[in-house]
Amino acid sequence: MTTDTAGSEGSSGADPAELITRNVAEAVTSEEVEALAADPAGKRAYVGYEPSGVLHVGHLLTANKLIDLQRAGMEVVVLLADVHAYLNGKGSFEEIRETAERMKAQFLAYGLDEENTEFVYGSSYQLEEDYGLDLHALELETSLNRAQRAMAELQGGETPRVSHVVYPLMQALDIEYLDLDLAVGGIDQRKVHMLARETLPELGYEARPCLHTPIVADLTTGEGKMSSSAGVTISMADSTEELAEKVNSAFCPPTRDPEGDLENPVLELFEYHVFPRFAEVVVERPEEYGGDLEYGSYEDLAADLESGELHPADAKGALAASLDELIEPGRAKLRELE
RNA sequence: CCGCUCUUAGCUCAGCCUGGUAGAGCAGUCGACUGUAGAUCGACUUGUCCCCCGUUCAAAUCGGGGAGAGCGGACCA
Repeated sequence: MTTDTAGSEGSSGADPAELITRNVAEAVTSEEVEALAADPAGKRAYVGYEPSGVLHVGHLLTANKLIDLQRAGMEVVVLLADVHAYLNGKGSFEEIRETAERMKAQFLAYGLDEENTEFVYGSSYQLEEDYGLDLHALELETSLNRAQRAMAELQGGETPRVSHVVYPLMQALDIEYLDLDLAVGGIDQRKVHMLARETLPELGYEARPCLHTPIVADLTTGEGKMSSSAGVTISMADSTEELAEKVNSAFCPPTRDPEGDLENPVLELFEYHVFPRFAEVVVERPEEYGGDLEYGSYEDLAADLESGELHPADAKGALAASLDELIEPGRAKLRELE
């Protein structure tokens, strides 16, 4: 069905600089990131995650980038942001820690290299005096308006709390306290990272470069960002059947660039999730329609979809199978943890 | 502490004044049509009306109590 490349080479991935910058929505700044890419060995990059019991494609997209960075020789730090989760009303520290451990196990199952990944709990340093005082200094440097623009989106109807504006300030400080060379996040983290780059120097620290991954569009509509709610997103908890059903019902016009602001989520999943992990994708196709097809790159597949050579229904079958293979280890781990 | 407002379908809300066990839009589900999805037609589903007590033949609606949420309460004008 698909050929795993995670261990060895990788079709387009031998070059570290290419690994670091591929499939990225934005590098801030590209000069700084290029400088890093020129000598990636031992450099530290991170993504912060609010603990979640089940990983979904959103998590996996940044995880793919972390895997890229590891293969390029960098050290990876995964922040299990328990204090952030607490600030976001996600429960007691005990509950949060439990979901964080599940999250960690899933990341490892997904393919992060255990040797080169440092999992850090936010609470292990964010409650120290130095951190607290620096946080207050940052609060002093930051207008309420600015912090509000950087804060995470509120859950429907929720009213903003002071905790919500402290949240992004802590994200900024984390970049310093985790001793990083690079901050990674979805493009939705852009404002936070910009805040960090602007304010860290005010405290006498160095601004770090950032890499922002794209965000996959909503599966069923192709609009905006895919919702992370269960039942809508694709997650480690999906069975093979659920996966097939979700992918089959996905919006998929035979083009890379649908009308208006719409995206083609099926192609996006191939581009950001499948091809980065597999050297080849085999599309099984009934003889009636011409028999199986093989693709070694996203470009080839997308081109065939646009030309009509590859029918969306067949593409979906291959996508579901590939995603299933990617998710299987995490799914097994979840079952084991039950 | 005081005052005002809000609480009805998954979501946004209407209905309350002038009691008769509930509606719209969106979402969702299912068919038709396309070898996917969408679009387009066609059909359909959904509710402790925040809780308790009371008035009444009858309460989402009236009265009392309670809970949750939001906003406001210097000065100036």
